[in-house]
Amino acid sequence: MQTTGDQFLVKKINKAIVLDAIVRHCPLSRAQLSDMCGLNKGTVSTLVGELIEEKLVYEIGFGRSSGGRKPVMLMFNKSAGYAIGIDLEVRHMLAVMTDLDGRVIAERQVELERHDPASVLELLTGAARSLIGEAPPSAYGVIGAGVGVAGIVDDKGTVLFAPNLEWEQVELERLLRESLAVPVTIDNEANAGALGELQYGAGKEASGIVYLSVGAGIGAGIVTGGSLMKGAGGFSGELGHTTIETNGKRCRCGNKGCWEQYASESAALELARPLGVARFGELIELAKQDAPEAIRLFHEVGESLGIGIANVINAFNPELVLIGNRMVLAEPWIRTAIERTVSARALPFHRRQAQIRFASLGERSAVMGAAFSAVTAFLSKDRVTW
Amino acid sequence: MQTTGDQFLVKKINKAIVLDAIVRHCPLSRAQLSDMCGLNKGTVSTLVGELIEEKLVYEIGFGRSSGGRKPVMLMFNKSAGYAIGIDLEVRHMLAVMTDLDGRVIAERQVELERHDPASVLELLTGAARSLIGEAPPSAYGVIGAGVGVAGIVDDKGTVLFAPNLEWEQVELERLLRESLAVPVTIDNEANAGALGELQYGAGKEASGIVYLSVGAGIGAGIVTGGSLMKGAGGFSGELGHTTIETNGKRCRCGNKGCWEQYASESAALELARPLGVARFGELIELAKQDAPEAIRLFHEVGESLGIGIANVINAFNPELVLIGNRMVLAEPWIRTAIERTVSARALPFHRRQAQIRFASLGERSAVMGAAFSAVTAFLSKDRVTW
DNA sequence: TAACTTTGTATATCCATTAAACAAAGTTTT
DNA sequence: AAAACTTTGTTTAATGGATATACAAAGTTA
Repeated sequence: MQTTGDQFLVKKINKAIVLDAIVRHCPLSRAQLSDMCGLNKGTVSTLVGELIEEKLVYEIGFGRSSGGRKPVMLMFNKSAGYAIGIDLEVRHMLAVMTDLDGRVIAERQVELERHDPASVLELLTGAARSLIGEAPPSAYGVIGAGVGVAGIVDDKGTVLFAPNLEWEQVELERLLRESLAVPVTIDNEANAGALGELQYGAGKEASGIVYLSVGAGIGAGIVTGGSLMKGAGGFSGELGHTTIETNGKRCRCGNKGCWEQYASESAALELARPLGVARFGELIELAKQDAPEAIRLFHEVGESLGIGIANVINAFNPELVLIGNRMVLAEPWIRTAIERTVSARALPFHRRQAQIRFASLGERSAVMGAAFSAVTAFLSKDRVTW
Repeated sequence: MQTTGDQFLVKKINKAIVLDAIVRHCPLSRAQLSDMCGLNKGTVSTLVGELIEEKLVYEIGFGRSSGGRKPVMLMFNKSAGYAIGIDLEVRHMLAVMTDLDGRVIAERQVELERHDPASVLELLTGAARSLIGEAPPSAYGVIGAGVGVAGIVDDKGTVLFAPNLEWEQVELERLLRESLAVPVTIDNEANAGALGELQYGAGKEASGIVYLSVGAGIGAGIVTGGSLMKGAGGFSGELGHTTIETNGKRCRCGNKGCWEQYASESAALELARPLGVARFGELIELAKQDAPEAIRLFHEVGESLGIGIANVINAFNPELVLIGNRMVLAEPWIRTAIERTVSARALPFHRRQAQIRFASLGERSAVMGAAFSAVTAFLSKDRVTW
């Protein structure tokens, strides 16, 4: 059954429009809002009144007059509550607490030694509780937690399948919601990263992006028109397990020639084995010291990344491709190889439209996106995001 | 500026819900509609009254009583108007006229010898006018035309880039609208095919599909939650120009190892050259006569198709992949090769979720989707599709 | 035949938006 | 400095949707 229209829906819609405008463009006066949103002045007054009542908006005093009565300027109360964001990776998890505007208030990093849901959940709730304990006093307290997981998540927040964590059918949303007693949103790690960069990072000016999470594997989050592209069965599947070499290297997924066999953190480490390097950080260090083997290695990885990025560009025709996750660290040594390869391989029309950039939030893309999801869920409660 | 809420919007929303329910499930009574849509009986009465006034709905008399007053059954007036659908391919175009429920009333096929926009446009308007001339008398006459083009189209109906037609920046929507004097919608051919199959064909039961248009090249249309996935710059780029063999065959796009070099109609013909076969139809004939070379050839093509389909499945995790366009004709000889390859290469989790089928509208997928777009545009005029 | 059901309409109420009037508090012009 | 104009934000009446309720019409069941 669809959402039918009535006066309450109308109010939800308009309130969401007004709040969104304030969040994005504050300080703003009621008169400006009326202009921007196309709503009657009286309507804006009423809605702003309620938002002030709800402590989501406050007045900061008069603005400059432009030939008439001084406007009363309104601000978004970004400290009305705080959000938890968690990025659950294979070897570690990163957790942050942000205000409603995405400023980081506190942060935790936890190493993961075991992967079974129970242990992970314990560490997860531990980190979250500890952050919650640090929340400053506020109108709403901690308004929710968002989690990004390297795996496939359904719309009810169940992790259907997370090969690297060896999880299947884990009802993460329910479990976390019950133990934290706050609303919880779960999403794929790449999707979370895409949201994070779009909202707070390198994609701020873009309307749509393809975010490539290049870590142990490769995942993708695609945002169009401000919202995540949700595919058929949960989407943001595994772009890393896309064949770029029909009879290429065997992948543990069973396929041959998977992209991530050539272009991921793991692929780089594989290439680095003859150098006696076992950790990605060391490889970066070597490159920083201009070690020619490391630099050559990154060129090779960059080229392979470029092949897959050209595929992404041809397939999706995006305006912006963002490379995120650990591979961001290798930017100086892979950037030109990527660009050269993409220019040689992508369709010229598509290539001209697409920019390729690196995630500006570094390792925080996903965690910020997860927190943002929590904020969005909170702000659109009893409000409709149109 | 966003759509703000007011009473008119509410009415639009509810009227669209009611009409949609009637279109989908008629015959229906007002009482059933009230139940199904979650709207008050009085509201439904008012809206149905207006829809009857507008000739989009009519009463067909009493239904069976279930212990009380007999219900008055309502029908969607699928003959209130007619839609034109056009599929603009490289060598020919197909044009149909359908009623509002997608039944084909008349059909035209036109060979294209020249590709310059002016000549094509002349043939196109000619075919459309001739079909319009055949429209039976009706309340609204011909309510619009939809076109599917093998190329990239922006949201204003301009063909940005159509390599096979050698078009760039052709304002097809404006030109056609002006010469036909009906509303015109333009979409990518693969998107149109996806819509057609989803609405009238093999995807009727699915909520989301990936439609692969395998003809001279390979394009994709992706539908989720009933609507087309619109990527950043127009989307439905060129999945066919996705690399599946890093150092594979040179493609005229400049890249190496493009999927469509191995898995399209053209790829099949390339393989068939030693056999002295120059047209796809002949190849099909040979296979029908059990010619072993033709059958072996199709196995090879099927395998290559499977590689790309496994990529699609891994990347999008769809519930249904539909193979459409000319390659449908080869179903008997490529089906098992495709399935074997996909099972070997796709991630098991994703593979289990995905069905692979062939388009059931055959060469009409795109043309039906184009007509459907016109119908949708007509029915949502002054109504909101929620 | 009486009691119950179901359908569809009519009516009063509610409520959100809008337009218009207006008060408050400025700036600009003369 | 006074008058005229501007801008802001509130108030008020009108508009038009949806809803709940009552009710009439037309059935079926006991």
